[in-house]
Amino acid sequence: MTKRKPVRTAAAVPVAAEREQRPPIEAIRAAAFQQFAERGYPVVTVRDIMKACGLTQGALYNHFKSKDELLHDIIASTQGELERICQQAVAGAGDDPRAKLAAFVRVYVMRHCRLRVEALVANREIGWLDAARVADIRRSRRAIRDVVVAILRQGVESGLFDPPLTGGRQDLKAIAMALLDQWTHVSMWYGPGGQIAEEEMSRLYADMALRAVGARP
Amino acid sequence: MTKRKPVRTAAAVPVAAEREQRPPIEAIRAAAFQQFAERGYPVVTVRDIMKACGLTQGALYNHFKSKDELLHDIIASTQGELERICQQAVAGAGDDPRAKLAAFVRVYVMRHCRLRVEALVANREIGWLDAARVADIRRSRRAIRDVVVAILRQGVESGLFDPPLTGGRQDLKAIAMALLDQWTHVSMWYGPGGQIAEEEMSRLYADMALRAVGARP
DNA sequence: ACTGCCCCTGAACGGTCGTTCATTTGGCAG
DNA sequence: CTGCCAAATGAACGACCGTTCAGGGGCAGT
Repeated sequence: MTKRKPVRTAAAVPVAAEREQRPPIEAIRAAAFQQFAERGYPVVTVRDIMKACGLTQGALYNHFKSKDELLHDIIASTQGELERICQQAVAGAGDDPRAKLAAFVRVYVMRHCRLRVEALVANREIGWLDAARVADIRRSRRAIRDVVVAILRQGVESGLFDPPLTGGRQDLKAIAMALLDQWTHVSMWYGPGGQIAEEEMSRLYADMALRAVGARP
Repeated sequence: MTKRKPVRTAAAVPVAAEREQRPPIEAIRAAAFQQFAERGYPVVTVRDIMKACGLTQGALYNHFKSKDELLHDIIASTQGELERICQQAVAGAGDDPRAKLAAFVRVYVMRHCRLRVEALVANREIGWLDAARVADIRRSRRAIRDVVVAILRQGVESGLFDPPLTGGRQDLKAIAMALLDQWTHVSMWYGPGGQIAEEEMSRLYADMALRAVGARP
């Protein structure tokens, strides 16, 4: 076989009602999100994206400099928003590190359930960006991880958390990474058709996190 | 720019000593693992893989029917081996569900640290396989998940585990998924250059898991 | 020395890719 | 009704893709 095999059958048919309501640049962003999430950046062609919003290939370049810039645009906006709401959730949760952690998990997991598609793209497709752009995204991720580390540290210092030891000492960074992996990848298997609602999902994850770090009741 | 931008600079230079010691089919497998892990299946070309082991494009088809089959071959062997050692670890851990869970986590995390590259490819690149092949892999994953679910169920029924509730009842499948996500994705950020040894890593994760499911001490 | 077989080579094929660009379109200010 | 310009078109370009295939050693068995 010499023809390139489509990973899934085809691009979605453009929905006329959707096409005409919002400005084309928004339609492009939405279509790109959908397609990148479903089939992955490298195999989604510019032609696919534009067909999905009822335009032709060339029109992309009236709005974005390149396919690369389009990807960075949608990832960066998602990531920036995530960082913002995480910090906001912690700031508005009082002083108790248990409440802070619970608030963080609630917001983080809820978002990764509700905006499954966006989360999926932002977490899976960074690698295709060039070095400068990828560094930008990774900085934001580190910032989010450090928020978790700060909560853990406060919990340990106040005696409210008693996390497991690693080689005789506490490695809060590793624990934060392990927890974040867990929360992030809900977006890989959670489906709106699933049995569990988003609220219950985020409560389950918050429960597990508080137990994992040995929070006092 | 009309030239396709390489995601990372180039294929590795073939190491002569490595090339001549093992049969070519093994060299191809190894090179494919490395390249798929570093740059991703769709952007790694057949020419890249073969150049990395000192051959030319056409020689691939003396050993594999297609690029697809090559990917499935290396993923399936990794996945099969994982399923095997997981079941073996549980079988050899006695009757206590706490010991079973600990043994499972130890083997699973250790493998994902030690064979980072293989785990990365097996977990990230399945989507490129055709439907029949991907179903095969997913079956194996479900089997592994069900091993975890069975351990949890035994723990609950014997009163040794007290996992968090979800909407009033226990959703052991969701808990198993959450834990497996955590263990699987060590391979995404654990580096041999890291401060933590593999053994301590797997102990940390086992600790967190036992706490998360509310294991009695 | 010859045959048959396995493996490799490298040109070639049909296709798709991201991007460019001359041209056309369509809506609105004057 | 006219002129204008941002936005869309679709053919074209050069590059590279996975795969095929005719040809060419090298080596085992006879």
